[in-house]
Amino acid sequence: MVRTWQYVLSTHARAMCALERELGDRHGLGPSEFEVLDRIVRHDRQLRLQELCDEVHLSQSALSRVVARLEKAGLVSRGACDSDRRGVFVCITDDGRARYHEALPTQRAVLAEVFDDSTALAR
Amino acid sequence: MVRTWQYVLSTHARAMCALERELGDRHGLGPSEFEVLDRIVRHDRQLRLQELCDEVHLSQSALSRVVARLEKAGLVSRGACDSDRRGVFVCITDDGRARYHEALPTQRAVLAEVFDDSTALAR
DNA sequence: CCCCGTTCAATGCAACTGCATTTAATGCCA
DNA sequence: TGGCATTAAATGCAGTTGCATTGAACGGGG
Repeated sequence: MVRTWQYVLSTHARAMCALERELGDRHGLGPSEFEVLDRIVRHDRQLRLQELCDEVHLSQSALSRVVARLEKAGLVSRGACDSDRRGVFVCITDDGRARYHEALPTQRAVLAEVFDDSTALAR
Repeated sequence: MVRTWQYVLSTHARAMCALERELGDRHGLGPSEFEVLDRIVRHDRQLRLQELCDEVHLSQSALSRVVARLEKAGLVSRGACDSDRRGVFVCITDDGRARYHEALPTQRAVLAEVFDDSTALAR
């Protein structure tokens, strides 16, 4: 169990660090921004902020700010929700979708490298 | 691979969150503080800050500050290194050792619960 | 119909992190 | 010995996070 925790910790650290660097330098996205875009793309419909909150590894406040950044960057748009005016819908824009598909191969490459290294270490 | 990454991400998030809460509330330690104490106890000798840096999932600057906090709390002491006066040795104090052994069962309990839940989810 | 407890999202705030830089000490080579 | 590239640790700084709070909207019970 402690062993597994060590694995989670080191994998997380290495992957996060590399993702931050690669996604940031090449696409201007942080890991959180990417994860949020990913969730939205995969749902392929308008999402309530609150639904996103359940799927993303962020607090409600952090998510609120990530979405704010994404909106400022023009990658998503926020819209009021008619049925419940407390709610906020998030839609991905064309730019957002493009940026996401641009970044996806980078993320995959980083993960491939990290998990490759981790199996190499176990050998 | 993406599947594994999801697992790492969610396990890390849940465990970190719970550790922060439990270790913080019950022992006044953050996860980083605990991890550093853990590394020191397990070596059972004076450690150079730099050696710690290789073992802990923190940047050099973050480690420097964690150790500073631990020292302020009286849990470790920093000492100059005779052979290389740039270096700094870190020793755990009796209080530090006591606090660590106090916190260890809490950490184990948290991990047990988290990994229990994660296998439950996989079922 | 009006309250009051609840829920959604945003924001103030303090803490922690990493990057880049600084300061100090080494050690190698001319 | 003097200079210079390198390494250790500390620190300035900006960015992100979570907690707690706020403000707005809902909705059920009296």
